[in-house]
Amino acid sequence: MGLWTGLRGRFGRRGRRLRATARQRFGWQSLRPGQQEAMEHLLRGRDVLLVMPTGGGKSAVYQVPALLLDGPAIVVSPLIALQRDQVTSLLKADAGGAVAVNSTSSVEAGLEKVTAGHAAFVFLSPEQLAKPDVVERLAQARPSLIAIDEAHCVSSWGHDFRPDYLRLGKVIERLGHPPVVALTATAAPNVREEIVRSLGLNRPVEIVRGFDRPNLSLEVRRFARAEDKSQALVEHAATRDGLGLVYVATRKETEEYAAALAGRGRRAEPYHGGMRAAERTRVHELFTAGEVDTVVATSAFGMGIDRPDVRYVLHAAPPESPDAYYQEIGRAGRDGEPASAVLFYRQEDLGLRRFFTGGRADGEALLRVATLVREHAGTVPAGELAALLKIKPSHLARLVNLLEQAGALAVTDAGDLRYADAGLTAERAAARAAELDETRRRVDDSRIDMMRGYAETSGCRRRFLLAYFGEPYAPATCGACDACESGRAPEPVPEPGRGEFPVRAKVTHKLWGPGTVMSREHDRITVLFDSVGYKTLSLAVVEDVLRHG
DNA sequence: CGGAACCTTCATAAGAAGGTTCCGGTGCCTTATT
Repeated sequence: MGLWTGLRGRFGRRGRRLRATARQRFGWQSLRPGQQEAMEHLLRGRDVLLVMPTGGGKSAVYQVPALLLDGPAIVVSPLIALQRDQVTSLLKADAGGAVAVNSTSSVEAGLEKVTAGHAAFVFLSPEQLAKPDVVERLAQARPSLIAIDEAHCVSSWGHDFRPDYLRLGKVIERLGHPPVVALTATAAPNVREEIVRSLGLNRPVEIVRGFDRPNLSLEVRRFARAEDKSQALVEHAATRDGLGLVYVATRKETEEYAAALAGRGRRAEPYHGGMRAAERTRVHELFTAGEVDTVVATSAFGMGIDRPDVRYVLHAAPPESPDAYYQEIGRAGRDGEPASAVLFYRQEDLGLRRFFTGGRADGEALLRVATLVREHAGTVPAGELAALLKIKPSHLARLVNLLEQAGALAVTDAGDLRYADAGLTAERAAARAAELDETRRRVDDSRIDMMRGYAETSGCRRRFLLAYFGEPYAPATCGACDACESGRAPEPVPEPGRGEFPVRAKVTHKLWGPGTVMSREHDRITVLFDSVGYKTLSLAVVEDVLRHG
C-alpha cells in the first residue's frame, strides 16, 4: 500500500464510516490495517481474498461492511458448530440479526427470517446452497455481500469429501455476484489460485498478513521404531506445562494416547469425528474452559477453537500437507507468548497419508455418467441419475464436477445435468475427466512429499514452511527451530545472478510444463508445477530441464 | 502404504515363520424409527 492510499484509507470517508460502525455496533475501538483495507475494498465492490491468522479479526472484515450495505450478508461456513458460534456472537452485538440455516432447525423458518429482513447475516453450508430453491430465495433478498469462511476447504474438501464446495462459484453467480470475501488462515499460493478460480472471484484483492509466527518454536524428532516414537511423545506431553493438543492419525490412537497420558496423571481427553455429538461437545467445552491439559485428536478437532493460550501442539504423525500442518500448529500461542510445535516423525507414517490421497475417481462410473447424459436429449435431474446408477448423490456430484471441468457436462440453475459439447464423445470426456483427477492426485501427493521435506530438511524449518507459502524469510537464522538452535542449519542461499532461477521466477520444465520457483537451498530448488505439484530439482540438472517463462 | 490380526505351514512337537486379509480421516444432509 502506497503512502497516499494509506492516508486516504486512514482518513477517508469510507474509513471513517467503517470505524464508526465498528465502534457503535460492535464496540471495537480500532481496526487493524489489513482489516480496514479489506473492508474498504468490499465497500467499493471488489472481491477480496484474505489470508490472516485466526484471532486476527477475519470475521470483522465482512461483519462491518455488511452493515453499511443493503441486503443480508451470506456467510458460507463448513461446520454447524461454527455457524452457531458466529450467530451467538452476532446476536450479542447490535448487528441487525443473524440466523443459521441448516438441518438442525427448520430451513423454511430461517429463510423467512431472511426475506422478512430480520437477519442481516445468514450462515449456510455449501450443501444448503446446493439446493436451487434455497439459492433462489436468497437471491430474491438481494444479498449485500458473500463471505466464504475457512475458504481453504474449497481446495481441501471440494474434490472428494464435500463436492458441493466446488459448486459455490455457480451459487455466487446466481446470487448476482455481490462483493465476495474469501477468508482463511492458511493457504499456499496454488491454493489461493484455486480458491479464486473455483469461486470465480473477479480480479480479487489479495491481502496476506501475519504468516510468520515468531513465538512458535518448531522442532522435528525422528524415530525408527513406532514404540520409541510414542513413548517419547507421551513423555514429552506428560512433562509439559499449560494447555496442549496432540494430533494423531487414527481414531484408535486418540484413545490410546489419551489413556497413556491419563496414566501419567494428566487430564487428557480423546476427540475424533466418530464420537457421539454430545461427547464431542463435552470435550470441546472442557477445552474451552481450560479444564483439560491435553486433547488428543484427529484432524476433526480444530476449526472454531479460540483459546489463545495453547502452549504446545504435538503431532504423532505428519498430516497430509504443510498446509494442514501449519493450520494445526497455528492453534498454539495465539496470545503471542512462547509456544512449541513438535512433530514426532517416522517416514513410514507418511504411508497412511498416501493411502488417503491415493483414491482415484471411478473411470467406469465417469463413463456411465457421460454416456447416459449424452444419450439423453435435454436435461437429466441429478437425483434420478444417482438413483439409476445406484450411487450416492455426493459420489455423483464428484463425478459431475470432474466431467464439468472436462467441458463435457453443464449443470443448469435448477441442478439438472446437460451434455455441454455434442462433438465430444463420452469416452473422450471420461478420459479427460480421469486425467484431471490424476493431475489433482499428483499434486496432493507432492504435498505429502513437501511434508516429508519439512521433516527431513537440515535447514531452518521456519524458512522451509514460509517458502512453501510463498513468503520470503530474510533473517539468516530464526533462532526458534531445532536446526537454528543447534547451529546445524546451513547458511541461506543468496539470490542468484542473471540467467539463474530466483525465487518466484516463472519457469517451464521439459516434461512437467509451467511452474513457479518456491525456494532455493545450496544445491537444489523447489518448484511448484501446475501439472505435478511440488518438485525438488538438483541445481546440477536444472539448466538442462528448466527454462525461463 | 503399513500395521495388526488372523491363518497356514512345517511335521517328533510346539511355536516360529510366512502368507493373507482387512483397516485407516475430515461433515454436511435425509429419512425412518424410537
